[in-house]
Amino acid sequence: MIERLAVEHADAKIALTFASPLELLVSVMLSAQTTDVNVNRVTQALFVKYRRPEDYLAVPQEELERDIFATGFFRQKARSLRGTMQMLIEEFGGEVPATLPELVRLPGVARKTANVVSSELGNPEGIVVDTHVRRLSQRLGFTKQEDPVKIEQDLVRLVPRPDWPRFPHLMIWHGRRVCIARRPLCEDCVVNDLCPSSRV
DNA sequence: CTCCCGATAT
DNA sequence: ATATCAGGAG
Repeated sequence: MIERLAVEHADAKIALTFASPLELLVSVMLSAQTTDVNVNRVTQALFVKYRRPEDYLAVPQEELERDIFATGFFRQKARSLRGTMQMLIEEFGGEVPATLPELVRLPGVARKTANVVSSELGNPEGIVVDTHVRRLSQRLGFTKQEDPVKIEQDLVRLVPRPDWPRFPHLMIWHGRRVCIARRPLCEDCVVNDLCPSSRV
């Protein structure tokens, strides 16, 4: 199952554009409920203006809100970014921590974002469960749960640990291209013979 | 559970 | 018009 999807989506990887752990963290925080294309469009200019944690605190919050406006939820995200930068400076020496327990303490960072960041920083402690991983895991019969934490518990039992980092990427790419939320293209799916939800 | 919220596809 | 997009906080 995983190998078939790996062949189908050989280029599956994170689609956010970033050049440092800090840019990675910001990109993932901004990506909540919006597309990575939309995030990349905003961060292209954002990362020229905001290079260090201090830069996010040096401007009025309204200015940061305007700079991230197009990603939606801009007030909450601006507040979370400022709180996170404050904590990075005060408790983490201005660096982005790489472990789940540390990342989850940052405002605006819960388990999903923490899993993405720690995984990309080479320290995968769990499996990323986002909207695509959740939908495909349910359709493919990997889980019957609704809660992302319970879904992750089912997945860590099913997915071999070496596959933890790439598994979400495969689910996400397959979810975007084939197993689309509104209209799944079951006739074009390479695992439709194994899928309980297949319409083919 | 509700609220936060813009961009895009259908 | 409405569903969906690499969610999180109160």
